[in-house]
Amino acid sequence: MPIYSPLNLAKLGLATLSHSGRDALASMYCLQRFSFLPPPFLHGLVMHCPFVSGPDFESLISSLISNHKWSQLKSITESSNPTDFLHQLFHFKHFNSDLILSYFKWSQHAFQVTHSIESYVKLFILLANVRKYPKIRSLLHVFVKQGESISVSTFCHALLTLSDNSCACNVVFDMLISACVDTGKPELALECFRRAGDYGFKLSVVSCNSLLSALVKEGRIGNVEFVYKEMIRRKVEFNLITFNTVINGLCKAGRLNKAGDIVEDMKVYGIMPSVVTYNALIDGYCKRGGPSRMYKADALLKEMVKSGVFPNVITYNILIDGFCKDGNVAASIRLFEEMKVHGLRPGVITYNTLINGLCSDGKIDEAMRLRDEMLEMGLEPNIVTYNAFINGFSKKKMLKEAKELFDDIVKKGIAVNVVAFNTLINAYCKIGQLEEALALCNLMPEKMVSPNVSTYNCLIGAYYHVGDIEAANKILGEMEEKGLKADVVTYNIRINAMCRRGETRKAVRCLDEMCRKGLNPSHITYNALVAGYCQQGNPRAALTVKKRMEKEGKRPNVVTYNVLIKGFCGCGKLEEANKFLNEMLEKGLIPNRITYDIIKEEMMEKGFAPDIDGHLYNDLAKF
DNA sequence: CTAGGGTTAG
Repeated sequence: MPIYSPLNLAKLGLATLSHSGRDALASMYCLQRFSFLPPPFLHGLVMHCPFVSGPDFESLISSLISNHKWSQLKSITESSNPTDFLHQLFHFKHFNSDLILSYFKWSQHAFQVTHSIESYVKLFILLANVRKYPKIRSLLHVFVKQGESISVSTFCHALLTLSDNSCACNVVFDMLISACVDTGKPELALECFRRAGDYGFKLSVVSCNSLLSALVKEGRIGNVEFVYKEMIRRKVEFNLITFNTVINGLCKAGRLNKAGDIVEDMKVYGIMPSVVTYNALIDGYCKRGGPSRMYKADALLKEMVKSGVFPNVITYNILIDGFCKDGNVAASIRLFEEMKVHGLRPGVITYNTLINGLCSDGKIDEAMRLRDEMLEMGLEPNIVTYNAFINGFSKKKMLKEAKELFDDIVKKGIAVNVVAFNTLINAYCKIGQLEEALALCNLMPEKMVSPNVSTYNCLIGAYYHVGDIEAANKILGEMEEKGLKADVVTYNIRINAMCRRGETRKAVRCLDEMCRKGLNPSHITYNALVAGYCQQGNPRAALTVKKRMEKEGKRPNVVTYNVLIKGFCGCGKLEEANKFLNEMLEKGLIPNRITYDIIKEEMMEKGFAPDIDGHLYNDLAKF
């Protein structure tokens, strides 16, 4: 093709410059198809002829974009800004959405610009009209992920003003919610959900479900209930997953009765509970079902079978774990055998759960037998399995064995995780071998493991324990410098240490501080303060703490009462002590060994036979 | 949409 020799090109270039812009561009269009055009040449050309629109120009741009001739396109657009150019593209008559999307992405990257929400929305609508949903999804993902502070109302407004196709608007906005959830911004997703109501966008059950699921994960049960109620009000379609998610959220929050109500709701809608529904309920009862939790969990198992829903491996895993944590490993083993009889094959999680239960119960030999069994079944022990054993050894103060196992894992090339480290670090801290604990901390970076809040909590607790308050505070500061936020346990440790030192005022300020930070004080937090005041011989002040915990919706537990009873006994106020003993019984709390010891000691001291209150004594004597 | 490991209190 002799006419495209470099010499001819140059001649043509000079010639075209003297022609009208339009002709020149047409020539360029011919040329660039052969990829010959040197960018500086094009740039010079464009500088000399102000833009003209029209089919030729459109074709040129279209061709450049579709063939990814970015450097040449850059030459052209350098004289106008990418945002204006994008707007020009939107007005092209026969320009397809793919080309605009292509330019959109390239220009953001090449010019380091972020297009406006309106531009995004224009593109989304364009894509929605030709049903290119996956493309919208991935672009929305980028949009949400990179957007620092996205104005949802601007987005809504743009959607309504730029499109009269309500279907497209609904789809785009629905996908926006999913994108927010997928990029870990549930707060934003929730705002979108609210706005969708204001602007009348119809949402799909899929995006609402994923929003619900994200809110459950964050433990925001109030928001879960809001979304659920709104879905009913707005007549969003429901499905089984919607109900299961809400039920699971309520169970996780300990709202078991409410969860039961939702089960009735779903039946009304003609949706029957599935194995997932029952599993969520059973898990809820196992973990937060009060004193008779395992009885209720077991009743649910029977109920599901009766209504024709068959338990699966997960159901058994939940129950086995529940019984283990309830201190009833024997029941767990019975279930383990039962599941095999029903043709369900225990998996790695099943074995790990049982092994952990046995190890926590000090039955390491039995746990070892199970490990052998899992190997026979072709199941590979993983880091969780090993951690259960490390924990078992640590609990038995067999730190040598624990450390040997740890080293073995490392040697085997299995990646040790932060839990393995924490288990061992905690064990060393507990027996006062701080140097060993610190040595492990120093090993963490080498194994590519970062300490977490729990790691620091172990160390902070250990330093308080040996009375090195300065070191504890130093490491607390170090933790916060690393961006790790103190959690409830951190505060419990601090508050407890303060109370033990008699600094109860300071401890209360610490409690206020954790509340300000949005942390929910636990029973342990309040109990530490109750104990602190009692130890100071000031059970009256301890009562104000009890009132505060009740106001916050935390019911005093056995520990709270034990501490109070001991406090009142300690300053000779036996009647008050007895009042609280009766109060705890009225509330259905079962006194434990410690309650019994406190009262017995007190009575003996006073020279009474410890059966003044015969009924109570009989109750206590059972322990 | 449901299941497993470590940390706090008397």
